[in-house]
Amino acid sequence: MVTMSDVAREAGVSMMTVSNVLTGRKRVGEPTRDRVLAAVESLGYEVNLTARHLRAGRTDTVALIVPSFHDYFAEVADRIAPLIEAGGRHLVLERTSADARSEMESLSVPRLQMYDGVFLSVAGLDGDELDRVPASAPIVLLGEREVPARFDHVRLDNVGGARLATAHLLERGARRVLALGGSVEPSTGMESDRRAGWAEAHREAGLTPDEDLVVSLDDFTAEAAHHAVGRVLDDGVPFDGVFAVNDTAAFGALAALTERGVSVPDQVQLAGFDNLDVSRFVPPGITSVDPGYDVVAATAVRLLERRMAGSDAPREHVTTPVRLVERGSTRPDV
Amino acid sequence: MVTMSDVAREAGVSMMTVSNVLTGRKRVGEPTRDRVLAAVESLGYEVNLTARHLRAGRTDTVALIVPSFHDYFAEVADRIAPLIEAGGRHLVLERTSADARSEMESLSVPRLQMYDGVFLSVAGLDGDELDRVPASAPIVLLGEREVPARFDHVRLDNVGGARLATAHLLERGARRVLALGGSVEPSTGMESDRRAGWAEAHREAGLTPDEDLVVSLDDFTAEAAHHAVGRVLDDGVPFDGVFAVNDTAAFGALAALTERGVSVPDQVQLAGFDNLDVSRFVPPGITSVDPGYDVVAATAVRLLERRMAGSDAPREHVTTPVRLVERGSTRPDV
DNA sequence: CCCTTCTGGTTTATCGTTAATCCGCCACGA
DNA sequence: TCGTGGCGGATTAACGATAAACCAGAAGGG
Repeated sequence: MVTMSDVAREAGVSMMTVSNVLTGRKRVGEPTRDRVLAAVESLGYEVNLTARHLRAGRTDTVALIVPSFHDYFAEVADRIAPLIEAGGRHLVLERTSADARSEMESLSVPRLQMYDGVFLSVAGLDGDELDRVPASAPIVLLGEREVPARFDHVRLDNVGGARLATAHLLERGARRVLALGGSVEPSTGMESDRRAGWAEAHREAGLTPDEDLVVSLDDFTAEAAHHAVGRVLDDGVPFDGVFAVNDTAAFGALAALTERGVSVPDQVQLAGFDNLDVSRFVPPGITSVDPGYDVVAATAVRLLERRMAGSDAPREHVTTPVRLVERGSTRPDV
Repeated sequence: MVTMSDVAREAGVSMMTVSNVLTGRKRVGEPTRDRVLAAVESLGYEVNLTARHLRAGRTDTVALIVPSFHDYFAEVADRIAPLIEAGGRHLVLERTSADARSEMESLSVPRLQMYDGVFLSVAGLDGDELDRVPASAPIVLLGEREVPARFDHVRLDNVGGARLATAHLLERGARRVLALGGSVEPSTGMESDRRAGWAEAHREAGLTPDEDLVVSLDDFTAEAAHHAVGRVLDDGVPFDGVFAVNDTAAFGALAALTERGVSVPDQVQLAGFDNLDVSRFVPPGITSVDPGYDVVAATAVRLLERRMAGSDAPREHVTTPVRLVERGSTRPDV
């Protein structure tokens, strides 16, 4: 491995001069600079980032730690990456693994210290894990659960979004709307907020939400939703609308309905949450709550960059707005 | 920041002893070990990974560098992550950015050196970029294009998969099958291989592939496919089958067909490639080529671990098998 | 009684950078 | 003529850890 001191010797200058030429942090005379660059070229020198990081105390890298690389998180990551790069830093993704041992690894203080800043999606985390995360480092939490006040935090307007979607279903004539994936007992996750929005919409419409229509899911996959909706249909529970807590679950519901010959939106109307790219193209098009990915990303990056710049401004807890995108899975306005 | 030397002083031992206690690399007497651990606890010491990396020459981290965080790549990442963790290392994802400047960043030698090993998806890379990547570091290339022999390389059986899907369409009665996303002129990407498989299937069935049915796409998104298929329909070009080079494009095709009242699979049969999770749930279920994600991941990890272990075995170029998953978008066997 | 071996620990020498200082030189104004 | 102030560059001293060599003392063998 060729080091900076090799280059310095070759160019007949000190290491600091080489460093200054490469980083541009101090002015270096033209002829000297040329000699250094020539030496770099001829030796094929490449800076050792690890050494730079140790000495400089920066890694110029930001991590986004998510429970899965799919769907919602991929969308967010795609939006955050260019913003971070615009700030001269690099974004990497890490996954909080399913298995508990590696989970602690990702969230361990030493690993977090490897980054200038961290976006941490709290979806899969339990309270203990969150408590162990130091608030000293620049960290912005993303996600729906309640978090300690000592963190910056960006979340969607889950209640509002769920209310929008449900109100839309009601307005278009649905009267018995499943809350697919809503949790029955109050929890701290998005499923509870979105269920609350579902209930609110009913009350605002002068209706009483029927708790029997809340269908909980073990995980928010298409498969689980497919299974759950299939069972509701088999049980003969009547319903004419489905609000799925995310689009992936909506796909599962759509499949279950279609398989049994239930027409969407004629017999059952369907709305989801997340507005994934593909939701627009899945016939008949899934009506969905758009989380405003760009706003989420921009807000999160703003908070993190401020923290990385050393600000000790009070922590912010931001709720970003959402909007409803109407598609073929709900009936057109009359 | 509390360092190892603080701990050493507190415990009344040398730094090396602290290091040995924490890494377990050498035996340390019971009472001494206890004193060290107590000091670690009371000071709240956490190892500095950057310093360890500099000294030890390992980062215990592996990177997966992909052009996008979506779909196929998310699936692969989900499979690779646990395998890498089983080897005691960490997986991080990086994206080769759209914009050229940061693209070079991700692939620069210094950044690659940050990792013990790298999986590099070559989908978005041009030849020059690949040439600049050093073959000295442990690198395994993933993806469809031809790559220099100096790299280990894992690719799918694209030709075989496309042939399977197309043969299936022909066998079920389709006679004019669009190659959606196939490139007309031979390129080095997957689109060219998959188009070749499409043509092979025709010849094997005693048919002549009609080049007019090859519909190229600017990018392999649902949106582009939706647009392209819509135009083919508007032009009145007759067809009764679609082989889409990936499932995302298949969704776009399905949307375009459905919007115009063309029934799938009765009037047009449809098959895709990638077998995404959601493909199973998009009515009527997308027939798709399954890339065997587990095999791809296992193979790639095997190659990389061998390389990280220092082996100088000859480079391998592995093509992994695929299989067809039949669903409702093609007609049932008669 | 001396020599080897083992155990548990310390010392020394870096890993490859960069922040902070320092230094010699020339130019310039009073 | 002498201070004053850049400018270009070299020196010094870490950043926080670990590999390798070294060493004191106890134990065991002939």
